[in-house]
Amino acid sequence: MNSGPERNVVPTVREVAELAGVSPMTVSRTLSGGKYVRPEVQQRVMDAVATLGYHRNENARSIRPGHRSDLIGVAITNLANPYYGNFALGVEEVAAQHGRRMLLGNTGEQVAREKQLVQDFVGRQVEGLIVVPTGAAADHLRPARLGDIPLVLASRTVRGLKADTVLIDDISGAYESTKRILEAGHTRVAFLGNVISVATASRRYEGFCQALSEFGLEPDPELIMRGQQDAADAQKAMEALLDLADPPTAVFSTNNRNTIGALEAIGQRRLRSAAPPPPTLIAFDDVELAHLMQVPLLVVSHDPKELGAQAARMLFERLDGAKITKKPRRVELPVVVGDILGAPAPNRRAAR
Amino acid sequence: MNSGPERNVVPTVREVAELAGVSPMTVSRTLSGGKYVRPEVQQRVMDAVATLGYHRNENARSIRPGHRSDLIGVAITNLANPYYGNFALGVEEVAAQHGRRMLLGNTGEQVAREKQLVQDFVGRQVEGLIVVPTGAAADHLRPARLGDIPLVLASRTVRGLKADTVLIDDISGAYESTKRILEAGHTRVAFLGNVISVATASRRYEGFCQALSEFGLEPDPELIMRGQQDAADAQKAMEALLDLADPPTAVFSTNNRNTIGALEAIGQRRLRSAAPPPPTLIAFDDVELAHLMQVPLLVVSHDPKELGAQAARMLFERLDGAKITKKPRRVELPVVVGDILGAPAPNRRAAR
DNA sequence: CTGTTAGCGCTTTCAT
DNA sequence: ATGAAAGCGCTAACAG
Repeated sequence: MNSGPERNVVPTVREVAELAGVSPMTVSRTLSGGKYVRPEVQQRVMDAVATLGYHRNENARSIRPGHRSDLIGVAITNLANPYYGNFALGVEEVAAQHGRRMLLGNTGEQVAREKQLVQDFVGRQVEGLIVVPTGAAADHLRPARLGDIPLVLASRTVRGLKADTVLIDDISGAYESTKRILEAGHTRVAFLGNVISVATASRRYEGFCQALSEFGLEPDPELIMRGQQDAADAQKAMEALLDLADPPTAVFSTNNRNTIGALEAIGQRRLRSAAPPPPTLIAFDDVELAHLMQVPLLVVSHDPKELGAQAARMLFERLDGAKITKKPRRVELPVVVGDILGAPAPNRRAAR
Repeated sequence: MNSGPERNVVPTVREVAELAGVSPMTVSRTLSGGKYVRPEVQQRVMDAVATLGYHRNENARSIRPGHRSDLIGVAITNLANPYYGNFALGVEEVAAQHGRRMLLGNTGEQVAREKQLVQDFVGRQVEGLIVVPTGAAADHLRPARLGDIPLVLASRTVRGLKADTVLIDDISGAYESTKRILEAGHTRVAFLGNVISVATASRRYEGFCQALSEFGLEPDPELIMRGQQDAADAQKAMEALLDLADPPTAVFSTNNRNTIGALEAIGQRRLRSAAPPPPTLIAFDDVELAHLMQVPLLVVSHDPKELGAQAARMLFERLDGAKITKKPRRVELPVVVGDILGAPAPNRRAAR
């Protein structure tokens, strides 16, 4: 059956050259645009390329001096979260505009995995790195360890690490939204947060507390639930809140996983029996369908895809752009605090 | 400030060797496990590696004969869709288990982009490819064009292309769920589909029609909406259905984008005014929160992450496993047809 | 226009 | 246990 030539081996320029009756150099030139190669010869070469199914070996190419790898390495924490899917898409699109490909790794919030990925990326000669850091450990991200490859941190910071960083405006987003809720008369506002080591968590908590204190309130330990890693955790936390003797009239949800869990808890109860009116939800991050759940809602939104795009842009400014400060830059993307939708007046209590 | 040694250039084995006072070979050996290298010498080498911030160049390594690139190429259609985020995660995890990294590209349903990505991947010496094909064009996926690199198609087929394929059981999922709806007494069942060129669309439509015909029904052109690419399209289509003089009592939604759009349409009307009871939704694919929307729902679910994992497993069977048939294999993952939740009895009409 | 030479960073021989 | 040589696939630089 296999009447063709032996094709066990991947063809190289040599094979192509031989078949086209030229030297490897002519093949190389043809493949790089064909300058200084006679059109008819180019045709012969292209034919040979086609019949052999030749692809030029980018890895071999990339070891030549002055040659770019056209690769960037991206490490995110959880691809299953649509937030990071959108983030990755933002990165990918900007990378594509700059002619780069993306090596993507999922850390699952594990520092060890992050370290492994980053080291591998560097070994593969990526031109730059975009990392959503998992935690406090910073050693493997130090410039020296990275061979001075540009690094952009996204969404979170790492203590003690100086690097280009894109954040979203967590603090004022949390502050403004909480303030708005307090202005509406709420006094018992709960907090659903994720693990504390994650920088966004503390920043959002900070904004939350800041608003509270402005209204002469202190965070009530009973109402502060932290450490939820996924929607299931969040659902349990929310159920605990709903079961309190004096449940909160509003709940601040740090991220989309907590929002899903909270809505799940509220929704389940409503399906099972006539439930009391749900608390107002301050939802950091957009969640599809949340606004239709007939739960009073204040969304603090931003576009994760834009976050990724911005991180990529900062990276390519260093890679392709004119010389810029060596100094690490920091961008905080604005968030949009929406209106409180579908909210009944809270049970007003003396605000003090 | 910069008192250290000149570090403009990325260090190579040579630099490390020099600093450690050994030959490049000894460095190489040390880095590959240290067999036949005296422990103390190994230590000197590792120290040099650390001070120079050396990373071995995987690309240079990979051009040596017999060496694997440890890379796979993955092209998906839409990273912003959580479905494909989960899919990619499934691939990534299995790839990681097999010590491989993932080059990920987003095609945005554009064949040209898919072609570009695949060719680039091949040039980068990926060991295998996983593609969610965008459409009918198959040329760039032919084995010859791929240099015989193993290819696994996921989620969709390509006409005229023989390759390992993982699908989900679209036809019987659509058939079984539609049948269940018809058994419940519905006779006006609408269809929300995506673009026809996408293989899943036709397969699900096929199962849908099969069930209809078994009940002596024909698809009513008025109720068949196809070509919705995103949730916004789907919302418009659903609104048109709700505005019909004789609206459907049930709606089959092909995928999560259509489901979101449909729920959006239903939910918006409900928020604006007292709306008539919504149609029952047959939702292919899971959607977070959908089950809490108080819309009668029949979910046809499967795990996209498992789809990705399965595709990756099929790939690595060819890469790492014992020899297996050259013949393309095809796996159809089962779907789970749930119960009809929260459904009132439909307005019964004579089924004929 | 085309070919020859040399060398990118690494590692598999083959010595020592 | 270590090193020297040679070559992987490719392409600048230098002939012609």
